[in-house]
Amino acid sequence: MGVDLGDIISRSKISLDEFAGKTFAVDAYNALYQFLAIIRGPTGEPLMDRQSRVTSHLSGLLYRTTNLAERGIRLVYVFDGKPPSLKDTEIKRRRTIRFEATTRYESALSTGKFEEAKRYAQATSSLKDLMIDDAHRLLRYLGVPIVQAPSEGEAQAAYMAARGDVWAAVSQDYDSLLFGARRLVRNLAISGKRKLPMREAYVQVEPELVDLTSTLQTLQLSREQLVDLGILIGTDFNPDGFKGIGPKTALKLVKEYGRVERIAEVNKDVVPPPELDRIREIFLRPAVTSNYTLEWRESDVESLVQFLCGERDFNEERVRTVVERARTAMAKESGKKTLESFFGS
DNA sequence: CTAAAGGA
DNA sequence: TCCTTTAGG
Repeated sequence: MGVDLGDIISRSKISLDEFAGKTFAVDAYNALYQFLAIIRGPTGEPLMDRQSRVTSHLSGLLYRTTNLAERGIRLVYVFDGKPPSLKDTEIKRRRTIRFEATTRYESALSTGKFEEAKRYAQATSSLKDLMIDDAHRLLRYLGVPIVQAPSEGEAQAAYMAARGDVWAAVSQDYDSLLFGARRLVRNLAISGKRKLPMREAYVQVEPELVDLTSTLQTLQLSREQLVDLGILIGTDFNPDGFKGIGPKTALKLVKEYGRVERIAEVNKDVVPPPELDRIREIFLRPAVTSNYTLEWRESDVESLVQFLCGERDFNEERVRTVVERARTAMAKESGKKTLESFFGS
């Protein structure tokens, strides 16, 4: 689930307008999982075409990408490669959670408890190969660039944000900061009031910006210390963190003692795991590639329509409308005649 | 998640 | 017109 830094770092609410003209590297798996979890029908089933192929992720990807493009926001999607072997435990843990959620979902469904079913259904999401292929195709037809990460997509996106090839990394997880992203943007979507499922509560979902330099400045930490802080709380590579240590305590300990080894000398509950240095390496010297080009092309509207409408049962008028709106808005924003000149170089 | 329909 | 609910695939 990523490292739980939410309570100790400062986030600033930002209007989408301030992002106009900027480029963002999106952690694609993070986004696709969210679409898969949230875009569901009344009984908790994801959206599907006539052949029962899931389409929730395509719906989310299409609307979000075109909506943001319409506001002058350029996205590049970064896909995961092979996860580090240290992530195996976490991957197994997630599989167990999905399995249990699936069981509960099915039993709630069979007893007619649809509201309960829907709640469990959200946790059953798993990204299949076809979904990844479909997401690739959708983005290709839209003319949106894709970067294939050698390992963690979040690390690659952070690297791109660290180099300044993009303005910020986009993810719901704070790990991007540990990976060195200069800026992290969360909730990059069309803002508005959203009602929480099963509650009478509404929340204002607005994009949030986290700046790495000012975060470190405020906390009075180095990035190495931020990584150790994350390891104390728990990361995907040591999911349990340390017994009895949450964000607040971890921050205090890191500020006082500097690094995990020194904390361990004083606190018996802190036993440095043997793979401590390997975890640090994942964040501080992640496997990334500089072999990518960020080139936005004119959308291939006919291929897109053939794919989404011909193969996946989307409504043709809707698809043409959202894509066309995005194209004209961007051409207008650039003050130039074509999308190509807007996106080019 | 958004877009579109439905109610106040 | 604004806000809430439902459909979409």
